[in-house]
Amino acid sequence: MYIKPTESELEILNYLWQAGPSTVRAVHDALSAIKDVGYTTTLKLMQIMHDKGLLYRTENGRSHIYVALLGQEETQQNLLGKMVETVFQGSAAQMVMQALGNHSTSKEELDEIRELLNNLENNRKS
Amino acid sequence: MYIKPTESELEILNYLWQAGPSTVRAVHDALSAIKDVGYTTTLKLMQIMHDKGLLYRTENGRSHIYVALLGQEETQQNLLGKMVETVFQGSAAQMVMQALGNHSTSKEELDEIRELLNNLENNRKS
DNA sequence: CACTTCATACGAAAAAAATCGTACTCAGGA
DNA sequence: TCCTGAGTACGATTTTTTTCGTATGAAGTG
Repeated sequence: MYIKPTESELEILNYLWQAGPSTVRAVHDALSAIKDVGYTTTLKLMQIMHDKGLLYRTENGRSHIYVALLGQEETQQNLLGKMVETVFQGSAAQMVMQALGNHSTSKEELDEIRELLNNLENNRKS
Repeated sequence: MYIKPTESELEILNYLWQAGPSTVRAVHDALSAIKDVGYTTTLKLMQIMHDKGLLYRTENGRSHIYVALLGQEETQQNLLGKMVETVFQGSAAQMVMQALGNHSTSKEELDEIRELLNNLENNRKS
């Protein structure tokens, strides 16, 4: 059974996905730049995530180095799937159209999406 | 400032959006079909939502009729925007591609999306 | 009129998340 | 050796969300 990370956990995961294996200090410094939070709060959260099996950690002298055990894409997929179900009644297309219609997306990105559409449709035919 | 509905609140909103103005009883019957929950729980939630200004209600004999005050699209937009930010680092295109890549979408839906893409790109040119 | 049914109100408990204070340890200077 | 800085551990509190028990009242029915 998949474990849904909480909001705070997701912030930590995002950092770890981007930065790779990191100490609590590094994670905390990054988080506290955008959010008012104490060091021990971050520490505790990461300990909890470790207990839950969301993070792996290894000793490094007196401190620990943490690594995300959930893949970014896998997690995105899970969260997205849940949102499609609960917010868009299962229609991914509905969601896609809302996303495209209301966010600014560059021509390059639109082209990329068009390409993906073509591939999907080709696969469907064969 | 926008109020993010909780998971449970969203379930209730979904029903109200779909069914229109409803009693607690109606909402509860629908929810309890998919979820094990007591009547007073649903009642309390809807009272809280009323306090928060998420629902409007009007007397109808001994009971109340509730109406969602948040629009469905507006709410979808908010939740989607939040997800794009927190899960996809602000890239709607990234999200769209994950959504299309991993959910089964019908040819009709794909065509609809393609159409939307064309419109977006045309608007961009002009 | 008494009784059952079906509403609401509301306090409070339980569960889940987030936050932080304090204690303790170890390493490295002064 | 003694202090200081930087780290972990962990209990406890606070906040948010969910859940439900109990009280109360109004209809309707026999």
